[in-house]
Amino acid sequence: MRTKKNPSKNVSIEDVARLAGVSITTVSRVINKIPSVKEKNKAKVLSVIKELKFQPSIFAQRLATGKSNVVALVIPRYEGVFYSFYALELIRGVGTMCEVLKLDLLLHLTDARLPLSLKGASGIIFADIIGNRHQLEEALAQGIPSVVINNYVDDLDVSCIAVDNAGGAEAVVNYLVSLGHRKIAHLTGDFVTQAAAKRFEGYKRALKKNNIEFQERYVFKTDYSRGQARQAAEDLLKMQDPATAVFVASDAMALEVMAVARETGKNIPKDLSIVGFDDNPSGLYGPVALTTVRQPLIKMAEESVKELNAILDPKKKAKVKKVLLPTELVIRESCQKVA
Amino acid sequence: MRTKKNPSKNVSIEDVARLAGVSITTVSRVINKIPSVKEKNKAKVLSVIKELKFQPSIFAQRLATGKSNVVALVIPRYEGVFYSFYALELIRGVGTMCEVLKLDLLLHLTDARLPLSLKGASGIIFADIIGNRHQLEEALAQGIPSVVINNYVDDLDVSCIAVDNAGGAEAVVNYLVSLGHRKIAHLTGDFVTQAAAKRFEGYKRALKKNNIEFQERYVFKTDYSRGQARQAAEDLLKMQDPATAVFVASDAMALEVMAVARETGKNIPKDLSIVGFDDNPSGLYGPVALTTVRQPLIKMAEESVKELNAILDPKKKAKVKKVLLPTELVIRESCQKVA
DNA sequence: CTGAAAGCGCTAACAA
DNA sequence: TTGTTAGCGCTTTCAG
Repeated sequence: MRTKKNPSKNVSIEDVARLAGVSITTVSRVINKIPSVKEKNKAKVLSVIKELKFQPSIFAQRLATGKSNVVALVIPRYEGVFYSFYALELIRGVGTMCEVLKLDLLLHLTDARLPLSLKGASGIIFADIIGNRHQLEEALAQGIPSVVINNYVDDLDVSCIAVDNAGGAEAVVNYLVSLGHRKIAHLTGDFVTQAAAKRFEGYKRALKKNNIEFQERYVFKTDYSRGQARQAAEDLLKMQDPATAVFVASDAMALEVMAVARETGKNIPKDLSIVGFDDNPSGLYGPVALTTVRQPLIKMAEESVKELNAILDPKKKAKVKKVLLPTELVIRESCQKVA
Repeated sequence: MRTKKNPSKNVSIEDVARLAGVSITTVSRVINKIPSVKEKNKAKVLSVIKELKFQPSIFAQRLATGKSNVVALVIPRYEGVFYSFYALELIRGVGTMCEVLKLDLLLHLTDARLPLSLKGASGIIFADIIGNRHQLEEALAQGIPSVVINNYVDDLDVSCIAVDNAGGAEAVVNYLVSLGHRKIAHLTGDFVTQAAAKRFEGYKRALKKNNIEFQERYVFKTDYSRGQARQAAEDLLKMQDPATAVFVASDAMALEVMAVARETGKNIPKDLSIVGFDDNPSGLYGPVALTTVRQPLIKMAEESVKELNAILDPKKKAKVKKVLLPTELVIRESCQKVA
């Protein structure tokens, strides 16, 4: 078997070399932009490459060099995330930054329970950790450079970049208090997400700082779903000595609460002040624009890629970095001074 | 240089073979689940693999086999698409189906003007064609199996799977006519997208079928953006002899129209009936639930992967297939019989 | 400035 | 049932 030329196959570096009348090595040099090639040869090679529409096999390249610059974005398949617009923003941020840095982006919508199959990725970005911590640990154990988004991982030696959920929640409560509210309810998100837990934490902390007694009955636990938000809203609205304001852990749920309030004949913000979290564009469409907390999602996503890229390069001995990005309270129309 | 063992390097199939006391080939057989291996050896190999945490290099595998089952999802970086929830649904559908079919998913948020760089993808799914037709043609010219989503490509020999936008639009107009409307306006989308063009086409066709004269003044061209929708809505509402109903090319814009109407003191659906397109969940939150057209996005996405997978397999000589998926009119509260 | 030759880690005939 | 031996297409010393 010495048939070097399989007509149905792709053109290889050898074909280029032959037609250009140079060695394979020289072609390789041209491909890799190594300056030592004589201008004339370089031109010749380049023209043959164009003529043959030659594309070097990245698999061969990666095998030969041992490098791969493939980034895997791992998104746990958790309904709550996918129904928020959160995932899209992250994907967008990561995707565009990968395009900029010339990294290949492998998308993994993974079942959190399964072990990770890293198909040749040289680095991994975890979009949140929801029930898939073991995947992160696995990656770390295998020494695969990783970065975690939207989850501040304290107890693992890994870079992470998250949003200050607790701080955002505190800002919400402080704002509500500044409007005179003292009876402030909270619809939590799903505590399998760190974000929900932190928001709850911030809520409690702010109450304490404002010398407001924390009351269990004002807390409604949900899984971020519209259904549970609706249920919670109904319960909230019909309770005696009701809250005058409610901080809802996501805009999507806040909108549902608004809808329920409206159906019940309540006026927002007159009868109830509402604050969401996310700055989901949907919050703008209702009759009353939603006051909410903006998170720098795109920035978080982009930074994660940059960070991973730095770690990936062994030259620049990048160290583990843990970042907490600030949020911003966006005041719109859904809150009012308490009567 | 005959150092077979570089301690800092990854374990290779050779290490496994040595420790298991078999040949490399046998290890390869175990990896590829070729049944002819004796149970005892297989067990031994498996245990060594586990012990060494050996993971075969996919690059070497791909190079050796020439196969790669990597699917690239190409999404033109077009703001209009990314601000709709459309992209997320597609990514979700494609992503989960890839996971099911054990395909690797490479995500490309591409600048439509640039030539495509297919980093070793064995097949491509184009999420719509918006200004990047040349990329599709390039892929086809290179003989890379491709499938197009959300764009019925008539004049190219390529599989595509799209939604019946014209049919959906017709259904909308017919419904409006059945409610007694004769003065039906239309906010178009951006005509760089086929969807917008088809919806406009369906709108015109339905008018004709219902013997309603098409009036240019009832047509408002937009680029799918909220800003232009708002402008169009304002123009629409202040015109003399105004339309009694409006068919808006996207839910996001329909919501904006609703908002403007509300601000202007109009009542929906009393003063104006509105129908959107997309079945965007945001349409549910307003005070008046939006009547709209549901598109089988997830299904479309999933089918595209299946189709590509079929084409990818040369055994099953799959032929080019062009599919048009039906839409469904979802009647909610934003329309009313004309007085 | 250029080329020969030795791999990178794995698969796939072909023999045994 | 197993092992030997060529490659897959490219990079990279090392000589020249």
